[in-house]
Amino acid sequence: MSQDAITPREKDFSQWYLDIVTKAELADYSPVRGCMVIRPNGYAIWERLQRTLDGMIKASGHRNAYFPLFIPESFIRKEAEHVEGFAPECAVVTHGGGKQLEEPLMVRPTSETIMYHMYAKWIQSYRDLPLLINQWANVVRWEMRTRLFLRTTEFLWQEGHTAHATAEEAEEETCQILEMYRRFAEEEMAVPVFMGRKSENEKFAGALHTYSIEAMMQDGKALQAGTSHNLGQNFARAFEVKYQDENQAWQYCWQTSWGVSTRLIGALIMAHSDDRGLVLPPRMAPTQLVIVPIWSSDEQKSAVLSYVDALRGQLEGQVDYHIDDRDQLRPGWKYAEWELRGIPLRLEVGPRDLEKRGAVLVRRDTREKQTIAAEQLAKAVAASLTTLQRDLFARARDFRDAHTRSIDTYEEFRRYMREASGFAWAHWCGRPECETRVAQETKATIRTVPFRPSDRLTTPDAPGPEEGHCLACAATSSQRVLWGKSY
RNA sequence: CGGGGUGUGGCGCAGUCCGGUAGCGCACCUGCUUUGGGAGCAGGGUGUCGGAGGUUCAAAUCCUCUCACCCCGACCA
Repeated sequence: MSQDAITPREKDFSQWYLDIVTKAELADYSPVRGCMVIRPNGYAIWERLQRTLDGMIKASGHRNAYFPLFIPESFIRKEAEHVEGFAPECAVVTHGGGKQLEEPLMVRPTSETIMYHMYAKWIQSYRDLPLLINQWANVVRWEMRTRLFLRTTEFLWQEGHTAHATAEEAEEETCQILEMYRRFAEEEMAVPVFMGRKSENEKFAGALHTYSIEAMMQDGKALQAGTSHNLGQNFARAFEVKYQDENQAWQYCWQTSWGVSTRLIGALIMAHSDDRGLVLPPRMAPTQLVIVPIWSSDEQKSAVLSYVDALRGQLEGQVDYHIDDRDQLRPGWKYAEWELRGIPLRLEVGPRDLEKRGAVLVRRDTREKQTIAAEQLAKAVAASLTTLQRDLFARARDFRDAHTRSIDTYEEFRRYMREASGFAWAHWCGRPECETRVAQETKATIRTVPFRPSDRLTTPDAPGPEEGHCLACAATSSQRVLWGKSY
């Protein structure tokens, strides 16, 4: 554990981020460029996230499966848009067993092609539908520039892939998953998000349309935190994913795919943490409470430890806790270390508490100390965890709202994107050229196009349809879209 | 791939201008004293100075080439 200070956010935001990742021992650089080692502290967060999300995925009727890492190179070429989007960033295996392969194998950048190849075999009748499959896997994309957790050459994710009988069902699925991601981000990660549709420029290669959830980081930049694609029949046609309907007619399936990745750990860090280190929302923390016993003499040590032992009974099964009884370190050191690691609550228990049959409970986010009575422990811990979770979300939402504004003129927009940093609701005519131009001139892109009253979902906190003029070309526009610089 | 920066013990750095054979802080190990916000004292171990070549009696230091990483931009979850 390094005891050097973390670079303050004000001074250098990306260095601050990297300091947290490395000093809290979440991840480390690998000998291979662009790849990272996820260390136990970081992997524990991933496991926590995975457990919760996996439960949600299964509760909505999906089942897990596992498809292979290697994909025949020809597969990726079968869908025109898809190959264009992914071919440049694919890793290709040309040799195996000491011999050149007859057909090179791609390391999956995503699994649409290999999964749908199998779906074509498994689906024959409308009775086989819907097919609702998810997989937890690693994927590889050869990125130009990488950043720990946010963009690495290899990353972990879940990818859901479904096949349906009708376009309506597929759209329903796409929306239902997006809503699930929103709930996960806001309720579990305490990260507020805007939901909506991606512009043509930003959508997934091969999809009819893409929906996403967009979060704001503490530097005002956007992070795409989850995506859900309605694939229409694009892949079904390319891979012959067909079924016979009630009238014995052959129909192409309607498909969806959706995913979130280890990038979410980056979102968690950049949304909540401070200059002392990581701040984890209780529902994402592998350990929610750390107990630090304090003693001087050996007699005190055994008295305090048996008192702690009595206290822990109240916590069993209620909260994930850890007792830090390391002998060689002083309490102050332990406090700093657990704060760096983002553990939401700390319980200090020393001779004075023992005497008064109490303890001191400390919040990670505010570092506020509260003296509690021994018999109140379970209640106080539960209450603090709930409050902390709620406060983190509220603080993140307030920050986002304070850095989001409506802008009407391109001049003001340029100044805002240059001098401030945040989201802007501004009019857009809908043409990709206009988005490209704004992106080139300001670095800001359309993060999301809010849902309209006719859509299945709504975008909370978004301005409703309204007449206006496109930022770039001044043509009439019927709604504002969300702009921002992004990761 | 362009622009900027950094490579010296596990980590953070000084030393480089002006060549003389490597040092500081933290961490680590041992012992004693300590323990309610990053403990003190004493003792101890730790380096092919990113790599290769060159100049020189002598290179961390000068020259040439090279590699890696970080930051900013172009590609993206």
